[in-house]
Parts: sequence; C-alpha cells; structure tokens
Amino acid sequence: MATIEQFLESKDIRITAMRLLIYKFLASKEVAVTLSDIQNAFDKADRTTLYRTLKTFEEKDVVHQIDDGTGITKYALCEEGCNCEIGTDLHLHFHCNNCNETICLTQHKIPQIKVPKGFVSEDVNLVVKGICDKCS
Amino acid sequence: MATIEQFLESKDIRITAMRLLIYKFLASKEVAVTLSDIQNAFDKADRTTLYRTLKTFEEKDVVHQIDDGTGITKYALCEEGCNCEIGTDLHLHFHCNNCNETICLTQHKIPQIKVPKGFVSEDVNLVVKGICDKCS
DNA sequence: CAATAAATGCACTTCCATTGCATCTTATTT
DNA sequence: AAATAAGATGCAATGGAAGTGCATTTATTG
Ligand SMILES: [Mn+2]
Ligand SMILES: [Mn+2]
Ligand SMILES: [Zn+2]
Ligand SMILES: [Zn+2]
Repeated sequence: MATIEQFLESKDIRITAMRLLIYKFLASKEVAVTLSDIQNAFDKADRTTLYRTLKTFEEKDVVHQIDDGTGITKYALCEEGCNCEIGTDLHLHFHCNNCNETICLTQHKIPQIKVPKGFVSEDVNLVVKGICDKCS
Repeated sequence: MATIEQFLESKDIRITAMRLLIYKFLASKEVAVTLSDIQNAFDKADRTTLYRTLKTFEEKDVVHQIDDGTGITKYALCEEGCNCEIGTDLHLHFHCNNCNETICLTQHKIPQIKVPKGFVSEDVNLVVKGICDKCS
C-alpha cells in the first residue's frame, strides 16, 4: 500500500497541498461529488484551482467525470486497476431521485449494446435513476 | 391519418401558428434538435416561446427531451404510440462524435439493467457515442 | 542562487436554462 | 357582439455552471 503521494507521482501528478486535500476528500466520499461539494468543504479554495485540479486528475486517469443528467458534472475516483483510459471500464451510475446523490456501481458493467448497421459504438453512458439503498 | 391540428388537440394542446410551425419542423427532422436549431429555422421566433412550447409539448407527451451529454438539451417527437408517460418506452440514443448529431434509435430498447439489492430502478438513460451511419 | 516551469487566484466571459411581467390573442360567457 | 377570462407570446433580466486570460506565487532544476 503506497502513500497517496507515491500514488499521485506514479500517475505523473505533482504533489501540492491542495491536490492532496482534494484527493483525500474524494477518497472519503463513497458518492460522486460536484465542484461545489469540494468548494464547500474547503472554503478557502478557489473554484478555478479545484476545476483545474480535477481536470488534471481526469487526464491522468485518477478520477472520471459522471454525467448523471442533473446538468452538473460530478467526479469520482477511479477504481484501483480500472480501465478508464481505454474505455473498457464502462460501469454504470446510479442517481437517486430522493437524496439526489450519484454513485458508481463499479461492479456493474454496462452490457454490450447493439447498434444498427452502419453505426459504430465508441463509448456508452448509462445512468439508472431511482431510489438508492439508503433511501429505500 | 388525422391532421396535425387534430393530433395536437387530441393531446390537449391548443393550436397556434407557432406551435404548428414548431411541430412541423420537428417532424421534418430525423434527428434530435436543440432550441437553437429551431430558433435559427425561424428567426422571427422568440426563444422563450420556443422554450415554453417545447415544455408544453413535453408535458403532453408529444416530444421527449434527450440528454446526450453535450450539455445542450435536445428534443425529438415521440413515436406514434410510444409510452413516454409511463416510462416504458426506453429506447436508446446515439450521438455521433463526428457530425455531432443525435438520433433516437426507437427500435432499440434499453435492456433490463440489474441494480444491487436495495436499489430501485425507475428510469434509465442510455446514450451511445460513436460514428453514425452517415459519417462512417 | 538564478532560471525555468508549473500551479494558483482573481476577474471576466460565454452559454444555456429559466423566470417575471406586460401585452396580445384566443376562447367563453353573458 | 361586448365583456370577461384564460392562455400564449415577447422582451428583459436572472442564475448557474463551465471555461479562459493573465498576473502572481510556488516548486523544480541546473
Ligand atoms: Mn463511476
Ligand atoms: Mn428518443
Ligand atoms: Zn438516495
Ligand atoms: Zn455523424
């Protein structure tokens, strides 16, 4: 078990205090978070820095964006050994209509989707909406 | 084959010149359209009117919104006899990364998605991204 | 330490969704 | 038909979030 510093460096990300805080915050959450969630957690943080940090994390395959249909981008840490970079790790996302939280169902991969002849599938986004386990 | 006027009235929508134009425009398109698409087609039209017309159409199950992940809401006519209102008509949507157009694949229903114990699925949004038949 | 590269913070812009309110139009009632 | 009510439209304004430019601070390297 490497330290967070080692992990980020292995991903070619330079260590800064802010980045460590953001990483730890993401790791402490079991649900996907918005930029505002992070901003509220550290009110001294500038929104732009958070935005660009998440962008860096995403480029380095440390986090992935989630579009759950609420219109607000959410972020979650990638799983150990996920395959975000090659588009293989297509797990589904669940959005709770009650508590409004979104969670990665990393164990639930998106089934193979058939598309009509002539169409080429490159990426799939699947969001299930309903009631989460905590709310039901 | 009823007239458009009769159809809209059967859906409890009052007939206006603008609504007929918007309906015909939607019917003429085989792809999902944005508010701006409609606005550009009728430059005399006010954006708010278009917006509210589409909202009305949606409430009356004449059109459905599509969130294809571009961040811009798109609209398409519901199919004859679709089941938007009861959430049964869950066809998938295809977004072309090349021409940037989004199309309803109404013949392709979303497969049953398994969710973990404790979760209740109420709705599913599935968007496939790739290359469409015209671009491949 | 000097030189360089990267990260941060502030201000600003852009884009789209959404609303308030006044006005115009259509449907209903007397 | 005139009066009234209900609904549709247009203009202006707001709000929320994503994204960018640039100056400043911080870290890295020789
Ligand atoms: Mn996820
Ligand atoms: Mn559709
Ligand atoms: Zn919930
Ligand atoms: Zn295409």
